[in-house]
Amino acid sequence: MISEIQSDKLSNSNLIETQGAFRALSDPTRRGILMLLSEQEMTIGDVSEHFDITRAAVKKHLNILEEGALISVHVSGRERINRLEPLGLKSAFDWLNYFNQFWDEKLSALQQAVEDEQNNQK
Amino acid sequence: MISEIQSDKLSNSNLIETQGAFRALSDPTRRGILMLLSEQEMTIGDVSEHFDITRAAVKKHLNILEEGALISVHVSGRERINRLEPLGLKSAFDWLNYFNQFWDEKLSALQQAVEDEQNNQK
DNA sequence: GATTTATGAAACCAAAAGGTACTATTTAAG
DNA sequence: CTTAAATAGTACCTTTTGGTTTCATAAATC
Repeated sequence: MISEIQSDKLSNSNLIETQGAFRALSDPTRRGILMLLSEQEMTIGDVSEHFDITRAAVKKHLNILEEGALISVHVSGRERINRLEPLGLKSAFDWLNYFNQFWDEKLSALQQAVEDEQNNQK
Repeated sequence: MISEIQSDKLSNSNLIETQGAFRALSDPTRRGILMLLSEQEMTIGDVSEHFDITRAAVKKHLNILEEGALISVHVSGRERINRLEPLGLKSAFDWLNYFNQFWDEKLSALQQAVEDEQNNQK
């Protein structure tokens, strides 16, 4: 059994496993949880206080985030500390980054259009 | 009714509307369609040939991609040309980009760990 | 040791997702 | 003008999703 850290060091297989990440990212509550955890790691109870749903529902979201490797869970006594795993997010980021060439083109075109318009008004 | 291009020029409200984009991105078939369309715009029929599902199913995926503003559809006679809209993807990219500070930290830490390991083996 | 406290887990539910098959409509083409 | 092609749209089905409630466990605390 290879550790998570080790496999991240040794391979770039994270590019393959985008599905878990994108699946987890599709829900607004889960994206909210990620924002929360980016500021501070938290127990399930802590996270739950920020949302208007039951702890059980929050727990399910945390499970999905963990499956997508976007967070890790660390046992401490009877508590579970949920911690952001930014490298999991990176796999989704990298996938999207492929398209950056296309929006760059588009943005330059829009930029040009604005300039042309300004010139016409002079 | 303000045109899409115009509203993109006038405001950055695209940062608000990430849900449609992330929702659309959560399905692997839809991500495949986006990859396809990044190479070339296509009719529904063209897209369908690349997947092992019915045209009706592909159409549903295209609808969701359009709702998320990740593609646009242009009528040409009896055909519908589906075109990638990279700026829609950018909203999701920008959201993820917030976390890049965190994975940068993590990657530097990993980098350091590798170097330390190499030094130990000398 | 008894009692909170923090979670885990299962059963259940309604709504959404991802498919299919079938019908209707519009546009090209012979 | 008839026919074939490209697509839209609807009805229907099964699985997944996001939520709840309830019960069980394990660890602090009095």
